[in-house]
Amino acid sequence: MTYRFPSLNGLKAFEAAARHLSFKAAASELGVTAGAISQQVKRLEEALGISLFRRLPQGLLLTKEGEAYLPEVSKAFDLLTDATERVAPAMNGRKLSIGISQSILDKLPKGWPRHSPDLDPYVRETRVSDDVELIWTNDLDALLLDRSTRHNGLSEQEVCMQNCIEPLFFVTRPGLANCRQSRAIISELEC
Amino acid sequence: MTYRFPSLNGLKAFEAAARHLSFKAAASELGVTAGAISQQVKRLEEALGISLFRRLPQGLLLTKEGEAYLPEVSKAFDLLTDATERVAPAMNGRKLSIGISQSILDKLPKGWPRHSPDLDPYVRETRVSDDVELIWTNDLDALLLDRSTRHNGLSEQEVCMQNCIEPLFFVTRPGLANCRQSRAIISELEC
DNA sequence: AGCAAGGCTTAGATAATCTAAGTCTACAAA
DNA sequence: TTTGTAGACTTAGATTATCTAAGCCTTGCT
Repeated sequence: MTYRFPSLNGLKAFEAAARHLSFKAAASELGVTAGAISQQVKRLEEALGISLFRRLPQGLLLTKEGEAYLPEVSKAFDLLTDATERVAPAMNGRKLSIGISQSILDKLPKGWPRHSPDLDPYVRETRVSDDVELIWTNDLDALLLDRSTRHNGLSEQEVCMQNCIEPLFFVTRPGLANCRQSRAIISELEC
Repeated sequence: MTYRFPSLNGLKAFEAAARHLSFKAAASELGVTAGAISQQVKRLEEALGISLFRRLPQGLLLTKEGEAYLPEVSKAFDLLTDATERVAPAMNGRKLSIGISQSILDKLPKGWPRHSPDLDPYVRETRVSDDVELIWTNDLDALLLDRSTRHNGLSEQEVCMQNCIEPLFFVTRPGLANCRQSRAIISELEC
């Protein structure tokens, strides 16, 4: 198995440019400048050792090789896109489901998190629970616990609320520990 | 079409780690350290908003989502690998085919480039030609001409040989202008 | 107990990538 | 013919992303 793999950015740039037959249009689609596309495509051609485009003064044309490459690259990206959407429907834009242990319910402002409009975009639902297993099954995104879970592979952040002596523990999967949603929730708790 | 796309490196790291169920083994396969794999996977999980692995003290396990994701990601990589090998059989390791215009044949050391063992790894064949079209069709990788081709979308580098007043022009597709092979040939010419 | 394996985190270095600004050619309208 | 526009290109420098290196923790073996 070889891992001298062309870069994703290069392939993305090629795919978009080939569809539009224009670096400028590809750039706008991908939200970068045309110079970036030009460089990416050039690097890709360099890595492959062949030309993918003919640069005519009138615009772009695919070479025979580019023509052959495009449909397969597109197909691979479609596959990845579909698989990604299936496994992570809303990518990073989604709201979290949070479990709260019974014992700390009354430490939180009543109605939390509904009382704070800041958290609306980040919290889908809350539920009374302290079962870390629900995190591993992706049924919950985070837990608010009153004691440390220690050493089980989850991320755990200590949260000190303003009017409370004992800290809370914000527990998530490692990957979610530092996402926008988690940061918003923690900073709201710390008021 | 969405372009909030997980990074290729992240997906590569996930795919290798999921196959081996080990960050260390994946790292060795990809030629990086385990820390890099760990970070890549974490970033990917962050981007997707889900866990792909369960990190048990005994080692890695795939979550349900990781299990579902793996085969599709693998398939996409296989597609890209196959397509890439088809369109660029030897990736960047191949030797160049060089066209030399009749008029400068006698300016070169006799037997060029065979006289120089340095160029062996970089030159497959030479042929007498000055037809830039052969470059666009990928039949030739480069041309050595005695005059500038000006403004046709190809890259052109002026080469000044030691014992020669008039310069040569090393003409390639844009993507090949700065590759290892081209650099070796040009620096050999400039002696 | 002591050690190795294999996770994890972090800072800092390195490398990849992007932007911005300027060049050039072709084409079309005045 | 001249002028304006569009879209390619290059380059330097800034910004990001990524990697390494070093140290920590837990498990399981000897």
